Amino acid sequence: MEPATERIAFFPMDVTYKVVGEKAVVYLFGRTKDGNQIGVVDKNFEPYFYVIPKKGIDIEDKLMKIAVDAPGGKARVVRVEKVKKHFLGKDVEGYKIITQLPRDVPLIREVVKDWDAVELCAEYDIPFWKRYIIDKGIIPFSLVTAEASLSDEKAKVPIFHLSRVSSSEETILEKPKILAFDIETYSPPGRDINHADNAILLVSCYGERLRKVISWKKFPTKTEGMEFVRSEAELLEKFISVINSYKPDILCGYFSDGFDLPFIKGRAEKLKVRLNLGLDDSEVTVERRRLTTADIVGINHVDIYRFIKKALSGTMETGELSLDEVSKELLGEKKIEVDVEELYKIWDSHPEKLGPYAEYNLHDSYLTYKLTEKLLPNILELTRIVGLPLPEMVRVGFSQLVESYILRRAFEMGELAPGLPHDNELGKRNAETYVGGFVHEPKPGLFKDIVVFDFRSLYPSVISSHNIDPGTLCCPCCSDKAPAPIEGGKKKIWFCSKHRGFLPKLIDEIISARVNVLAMLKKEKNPFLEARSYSLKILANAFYGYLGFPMARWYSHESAMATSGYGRFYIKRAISLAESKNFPVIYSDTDSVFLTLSGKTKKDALAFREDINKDLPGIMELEFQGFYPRGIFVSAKVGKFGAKKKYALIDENGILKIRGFETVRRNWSPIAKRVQEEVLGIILKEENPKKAIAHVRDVVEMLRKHQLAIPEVTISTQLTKELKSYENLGPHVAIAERMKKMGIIVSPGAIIKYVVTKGADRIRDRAKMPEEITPKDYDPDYYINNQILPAVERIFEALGYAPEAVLEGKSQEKLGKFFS
DNA sequence: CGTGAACGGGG
DNA sequence: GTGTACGTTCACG
Repeated sequence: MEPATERIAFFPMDVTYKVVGEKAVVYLFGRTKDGNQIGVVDKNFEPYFYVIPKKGIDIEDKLMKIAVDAPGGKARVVRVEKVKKHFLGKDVEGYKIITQLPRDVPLIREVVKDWDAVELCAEYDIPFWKRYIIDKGIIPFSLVTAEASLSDEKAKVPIFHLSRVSSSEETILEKPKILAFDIETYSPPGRDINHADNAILLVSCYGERLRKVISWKKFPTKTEGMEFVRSEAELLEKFISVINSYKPDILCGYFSDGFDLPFIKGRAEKLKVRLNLGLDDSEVTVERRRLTTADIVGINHVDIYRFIKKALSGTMETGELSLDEVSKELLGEKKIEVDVEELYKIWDSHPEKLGPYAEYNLHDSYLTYKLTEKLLPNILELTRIVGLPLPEMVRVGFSQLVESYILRRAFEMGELAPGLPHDNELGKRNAETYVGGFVHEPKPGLFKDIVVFDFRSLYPSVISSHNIDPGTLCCPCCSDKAPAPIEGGKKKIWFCSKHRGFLPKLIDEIISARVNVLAMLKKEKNPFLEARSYSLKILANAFYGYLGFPMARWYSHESAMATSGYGRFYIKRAISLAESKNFPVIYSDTDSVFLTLSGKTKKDALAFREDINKDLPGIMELEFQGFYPRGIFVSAKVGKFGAKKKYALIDENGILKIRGFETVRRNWSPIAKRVQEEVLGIILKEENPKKAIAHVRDVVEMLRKHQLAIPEVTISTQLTKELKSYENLGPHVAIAERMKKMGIIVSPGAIIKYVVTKGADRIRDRAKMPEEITPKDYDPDYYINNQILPAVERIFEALGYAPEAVLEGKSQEKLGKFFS
């Protein structure tokens, strides 16, 4: 009986493939317009790549005869089709080589690439699932109408066999079902939080209409959705069934690629529980590359921390991207305060006190849910533009976002994609450097009435207005053109004036799409439109970095060099114009100018901006970024690339904007970090450097009198490898060795805490565990010279308070002079 | 100036 | 798996 074909409108969310018999079969999972989860199978998509022979040579017969030995059968060419394409500004003719299996593509290309008659092989290195969604025009979360018939294939969801994709639309699934989750684990100190030794104690889930906390020990609690089970294995099974019955489109966690999901997977393996969350009944797959990832077939696992780090960390005030800090800034809510380091003890000895931990666990899921919900427009709009599935889109770098966009447009426009660089090519690219953005180093000091302007789309507008592209580079038809302004460039570089480059075309499209979105936004305020505008902006801005990124397919050293060259040209012109109008420029980096009013008004500054914009070509524009009553600029250490951004500003609402001071991390003592923040606050909010110095002096005094608590002076450093393999024995290594001798287990990953005590020996001999000392034991001199002073000295130096002697040697006498 | 070690998020 | 992939910063030699 022939199954009835029907039209199905659905939102595809995940694509994968399996080799069944002799064929690759593509699976799409998604949700129908009516809200049901389904799978759609396409058995009719064939793997292929392109071969371009040298002009006029026919190699069709030779291609058809290729047979390469491979495990499971020979790799053969199924069919060859003649094609006409474009490649880096040229029209080319060649062949589309269709193979039996995806794995045959690289095998056959390996044979063909060395033939004398072959000019070029292309698109042999595009993953099969990506090839499928590009060729079919399928965008994750965008509505697709397909003709398909219900199959009898067994899975958690009905599986349809697809006969054709008939259309794809702009409509996106704006309200996917989101489920957030979080785990609490048994984590004694002295070892890494690892799933080999430590159990999951609690797991929570939070959805629009779901609250669930599961524990395998009982305790009194009023936590909503609390459920007790008898064992950790049961906890995992319950977790699986919660997800199976909730049927989320998006399963999100905070750092869940790096922690929660791999941990759950590790425990499931140990406890012999099948973590079969996949809609095809497959288990969660954890891949341990440099960065761990966890994926579920048919469900979008989104580590929202990754997205925040990638897309928002640049614009956020907080330097720390912990769930607590991020929630405070984006949601105005914070984590529940419990001492999570004590959890393992309470679990062992006082389970009746676990109630607050259950609340804490659920609240973390709640915050993760809220963050994901809030950022959903940004995630979906970026996905809509670049066409990558959510989990992928969230974790890849900007270069991959750009490349995904370019690949889709290349397919539509008949452009062949250059291959990924191989070994020696990559080495060559890595060695190619060029001058980056122009930096006008700040004169250290405190400044008033700072106005900041920037070229928001400096690089995209440069690429567009100068037609910068690997295919327009040094064309023979325009060799008499004025060269691009490249400082120290050995050879003359120019770009074609007659033919529009492929990448500038794409940039123009993105810019004009954004202009349209901004026009729509003027009529109606809408978070999705705002997110689309932002996505288009960051995508356009990423093209320049992409051109200079060694792994990029459209890598072009000359194009990247020319782009930054024109950028320097325009920013320098803006700086000299500002100076000629008597606005002292105190700092500039790449696309921004910080100037001071020096007696003039904000209106004058805005008028100056108009003057600049009158002289800029095309779409280039200088924008007003902000006004800051006060700001401090600190000289950065002489690094490899000169001065780095290190400044703090305060806006008219009294909000601090601190940049470049986040070097004080967990391997510094809390007191150093605190003093640095307080000093910046006093200087900028109260404009009172003397008070800031007095504050430092107070802290120094407290240190000398041993009035600070041990946690304030505790330094935490992670043990990253086996003790034996350390060549340089830092203080944390010395402590770890002593812990080992005392019978405490220490393993790689452990956070070692120590306090530096008095004595004349090396620091590592004076490092003690916090538990074995009292406040009178710590060494005030160490904390003054190696912690407090380095954290604040450049701030005071900027204010003219640090005498030369303090920076030279940090001996006690010289210090004494400085602080009294 | 190049290299190795550490951090980040999570408990 | 149509295999390759963190990005940055600091101390040290």
